[in-house]
Amino acid sequence: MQKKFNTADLNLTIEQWSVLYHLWKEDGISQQDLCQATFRDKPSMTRLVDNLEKAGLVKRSASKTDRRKNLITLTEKAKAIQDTCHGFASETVDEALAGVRDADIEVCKVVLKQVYENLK
Amino acid sequence: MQKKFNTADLNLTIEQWSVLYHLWKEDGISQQDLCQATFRDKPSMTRLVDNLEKAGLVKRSASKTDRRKNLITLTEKAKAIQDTCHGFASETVDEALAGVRDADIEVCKVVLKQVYENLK
DNA sequence: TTTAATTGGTTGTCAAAACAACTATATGCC
DNA sequence: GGCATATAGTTGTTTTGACAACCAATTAAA
Repeated sequence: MQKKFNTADLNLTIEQWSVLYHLWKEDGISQQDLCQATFRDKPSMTRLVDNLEKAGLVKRSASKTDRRKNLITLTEKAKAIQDTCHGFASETVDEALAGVRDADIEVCKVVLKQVYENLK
Repeated sequence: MQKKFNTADLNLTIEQWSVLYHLWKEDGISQQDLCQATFRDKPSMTRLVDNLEKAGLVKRSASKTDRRKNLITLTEKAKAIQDTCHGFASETVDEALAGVRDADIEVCKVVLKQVYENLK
């Protein structure tokens, strides 16, 4: 997927995409929310948002109800690349799972979820 | 596993461990060999070996048959922690796979291998 | 209500990954 | 032998992750 991004001159890292992915589902959420959604700690999110902001893809704005919070909102530039990115994502999934039986994918998901729980 | 290393004051990263892991199997191999074994590129290995050398766990020495090559050899310090590390590794695997059926683990491995091949 | 604990976010440091550019040695070919 | 190419390793830059320490705002408790 990173290679697809690079080839298309999207100038977007997978990590940045993973943040945009959640904002495309729900815009204007806090950094903390994004931490939970993407399984990252707060410092990592601060820097990811820093870089996304530098790239002109998101904007930070203070929450009116809780002055500690930054609400992260998508710019037009970010909205413009949503469909392209979604396309690359589903292409990649298709390529990755070619020739794998659905039932086996399900088993795999269950196993990995269990491992995640076991180590949490 | 990283947490186990930290708790035991081993001062070892998982990445460094992954290099030692292969050296414990076969000592005195080149950085290139380690690249292949650990799926890393050359610059990553240069720095991993740098840090392992700083930590007094490996030593670089010039190959006599090919002056381009560094042969990486384990120090006594590294040999001394082999059993401890192996213990932590198998403990971690046991914890991770608790309650997962063997057959499902096998399916999972096959699926992931296929995905790896598909994306290679 | 004033202090204590929690939550949201930032900064600093170190280790690592990806990628490009580079040097030095080896090897293949004419 | 001499040149092109391949191989082994290093250095530089950028982005990220883990962790500790910190500040500010909010909430809970005495």
